[in-house]
Amino acid sequence: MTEISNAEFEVLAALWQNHPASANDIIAKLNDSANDSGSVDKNQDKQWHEKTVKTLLNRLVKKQAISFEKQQRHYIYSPLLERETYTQNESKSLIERMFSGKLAPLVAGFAKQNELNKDDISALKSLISDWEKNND
Amino acid sequence: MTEISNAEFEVLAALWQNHPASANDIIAKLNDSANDSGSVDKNQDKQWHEKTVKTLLNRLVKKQAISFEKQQRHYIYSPLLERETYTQNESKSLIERMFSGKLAPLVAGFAKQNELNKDDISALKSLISDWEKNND
DNA sequence: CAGTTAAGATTACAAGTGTAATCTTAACTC
DNA sequence: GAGTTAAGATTACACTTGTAATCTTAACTG
Repeated sequence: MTEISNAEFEVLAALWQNHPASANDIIAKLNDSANDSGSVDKNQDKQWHEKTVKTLLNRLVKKQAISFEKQQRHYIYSPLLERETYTQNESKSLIERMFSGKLAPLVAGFAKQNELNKDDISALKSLISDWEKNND
Repeated sequence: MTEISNAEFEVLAALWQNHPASANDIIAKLNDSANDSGSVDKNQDKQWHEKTVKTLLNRLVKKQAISFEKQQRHYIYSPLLERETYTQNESKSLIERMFSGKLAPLVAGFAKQNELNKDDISALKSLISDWEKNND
């Protein structure tokens, strides 16, 4: 319901990648530089401080984005907010705000900046043909 | 360079719609409810307070997103940051963060939520064929 | 010209954020 | 069992943000 901040999102994303997870699991995942796709470190592997992550976990719990279960002395966290729900909402919101709710202009922007490659085009075509299969 | 906040973005968007413009023009534009597309007021025509808008204009100037020229007693503002540049960066950033930089999953999300209609599909097809015309 | 406006500048202030350090306390260690 | 850890809770603190109110001062008004 409440907004998820950028830093909180990073933590949540780590949890989405592997859950349930302990705080330490999450910290490890966040600090694991062998994580990024290209590894050409565009976020030159920032180090997350344990205290910082704990704080963010706390805030995420308060925001009801994640839950935890007591396991001995420590907690095991799980996402409450699903990734797909979240990304979908964020996408819609951005497209609403930036492009009057229209998807095409966003895609057009990518095309214009030469951000589309053959694979993207294939993927889009495939999505379109699926759509047409279901809506005729 | 610095981040543009949500409220600042609204003001900047108003300026993009018509510029150069005085603070009053911008305030008027923001408070003009005959503005929204559907008019079914999803942001039930929020009223912007003059002081609030002025503050935001100030912040946008400091962030070098807009500039102004003194005209008699008041200022005439113009965007420095172009809309396309901004929306493009925001789009890229969101897709980077939410979808590992891939555009298709975002589109797939829309498809899945039945957010795509015939027009969207046509627009996408058209973009694809343009792309193919330029990249073969 | 003197008083009133009104534009922008400055100040305000609570809530949210990024980033931790300190505090409590239950759980392991010897 | 007593001391030490270490997990989470609480506190901190500067910066940003949303939302204005107050302050200054140049410009219109009579």
